[in-house]
Amino acid sequence: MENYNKRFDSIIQKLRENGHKITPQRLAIVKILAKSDGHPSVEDIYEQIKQDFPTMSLATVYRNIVLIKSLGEVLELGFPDGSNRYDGKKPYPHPHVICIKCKKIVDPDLDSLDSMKKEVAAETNFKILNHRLDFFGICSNCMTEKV
Amino acid sequence: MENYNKRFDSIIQKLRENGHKITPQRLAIVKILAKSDGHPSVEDIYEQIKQDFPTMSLATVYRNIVLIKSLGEVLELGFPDGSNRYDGKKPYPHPHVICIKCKKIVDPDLDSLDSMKKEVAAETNFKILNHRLDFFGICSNCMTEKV
DNA sequence: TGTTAATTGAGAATCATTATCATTTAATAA
DNA sequence: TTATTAAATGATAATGATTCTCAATTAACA
Repeated sequence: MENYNKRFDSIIQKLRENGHKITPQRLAIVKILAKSDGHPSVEDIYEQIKQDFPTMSLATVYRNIVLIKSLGEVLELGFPDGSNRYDGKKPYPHPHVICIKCKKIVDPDLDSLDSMKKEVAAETNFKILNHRLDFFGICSNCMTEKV
Repeated sequence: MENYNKRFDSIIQKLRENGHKITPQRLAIVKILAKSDGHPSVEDIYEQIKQDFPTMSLATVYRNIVLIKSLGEVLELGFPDGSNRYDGKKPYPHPHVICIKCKKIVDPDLDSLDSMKKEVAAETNFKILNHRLDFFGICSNCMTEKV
């Protein structure tokens, strides 16, 4: 995949630029962050790597995510129930649509968000720096499934 | 305040309707939820009540918030850093503007949200049930304060 | 005023995340 | 290629917010 390699390379490059070592563990984590469409959780990443890397520590996953987050190369999606999911493909704020049944997360294209940001800034006199927009619902798959 | 009493009454009524007892502790919690403009945290509520009610337990605050939440009478705002704030005045989803310095939370008026919801539903084929929209920035007060 | 189930308070348990620390290792330069 | 060194890792302990437990209390109702 074109995009996957691009993201992978730029995360690795950013790590090098900032003087961080490229360890096999780190590489495996970056690989998953860069390629996963599914917005994986820490546990997802840990379980996936553990298969070919049995000594991988959960702490290492956490540490690396904190690091990569601090470099602005992964977006953390913390949810009200305390769960966290990560997006290394698009590390900048963008809207998400989340299925409350199967937990799938989809990225919609919304262009009205920029104008909304300006509207908010004008109304509240805030300097807007960041935002978070999630829609929760049921995906078409889960809707057709009779359970 | 007009609105405060309305909210207070309807939360209490909802509790009664569902067969819950009205205890002094519960009353104090509902009072704060119904009147606070500041989107208080559990800790805020606990500390505030403890002043005239020294035996108040933190567990009681949590329990009551879970209950009132389940009745749809308070909106929980969980943030990525794990903190929670509560809004008993407008218990339905609505946008927030949050100052990252003083933690103030403001409710802006945005009417473009409904059309956005429809746009998302059409694009993703999700049935949208809920949403969450936060803007993060710096309020005018904090902006003028040189620190 | 008595009865009963809900509620409370205090502290223990839980669970995700972070910190600790001895050991290992990537990066760099001789 | 090897030595040096600071960064990274793994295992586990610590933390902190929230939930659970259970005996004691109490609101609601007859």
